[in-house]
Amino acid sequence: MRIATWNINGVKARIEGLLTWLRETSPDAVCLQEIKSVDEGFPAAEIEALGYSVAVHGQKGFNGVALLAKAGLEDVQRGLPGDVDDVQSRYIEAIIRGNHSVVRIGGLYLPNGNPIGTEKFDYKLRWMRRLIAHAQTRLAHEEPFVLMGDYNVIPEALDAKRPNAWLGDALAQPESRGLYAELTHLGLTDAIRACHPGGGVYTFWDYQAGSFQKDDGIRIDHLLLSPQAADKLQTAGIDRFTRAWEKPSDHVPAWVELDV
DNA sequence: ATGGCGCGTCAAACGCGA
Repeated sequence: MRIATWNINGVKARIEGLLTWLRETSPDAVCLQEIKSVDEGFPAAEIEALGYSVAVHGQKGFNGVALLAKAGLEDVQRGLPGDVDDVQSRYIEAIIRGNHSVVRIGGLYLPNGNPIGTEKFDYKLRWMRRLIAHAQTRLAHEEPFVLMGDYNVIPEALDAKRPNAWLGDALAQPESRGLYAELTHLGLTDAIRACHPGGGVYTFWDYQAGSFQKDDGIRIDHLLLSPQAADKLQTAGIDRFTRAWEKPSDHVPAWVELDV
């Protein structure tokens, strides 16, 4: 089973590319981030026509996440627990069925946090602490669980072409990296790292300054696997080719293959 | 060396992203 995550940067602006990618790579389940759409504006019909069930957690103008799955979505939950006053749509979760077991998938759009030293950075750190608490409750179930999305964290220097250029950025702050490490240290496996330990694998290239042409990228989209999911890990990768398309997202899909 | 974009909102710039 192939499970993918993609920050689409506006689902309505990107619908043709999304449909092409779904047809070409045929993922079993997908989490989309930054759909920038309310629920009613999400182009569900075109995606359902390809055989997917759709669950949306949208918001006007910004943010927004969605799940797509061929085998259906059960027990859909919207929003990250831990703060009833948080109105930003950044988390959605559901259960999907594999051939011989079920998998819970959580899709997230973690706050960017720039500029540092502001309320935006504080919000990022608070959100990460809530994510850690939620991951702990999910890991206690000892079931296959994939926690994926745009984490907006560059975990280590090898995850950037020019690591020093990001040292003042919220994506590479010691607090951001420390909380990401705290999350993985709960027992989650970074699937892309596990399959490509040498680095140089990026998921984001800025629209500006010819970043993609220079391969001036960073790896900030991650798929973290519970031990029960990691046991089933076959391979993981990046669909870099989508970044060369017309009107691309600035992120590319990342995916895992699990024998479930 | 430097700077170089794009989406949604809303109908001109602006907020936001990374």
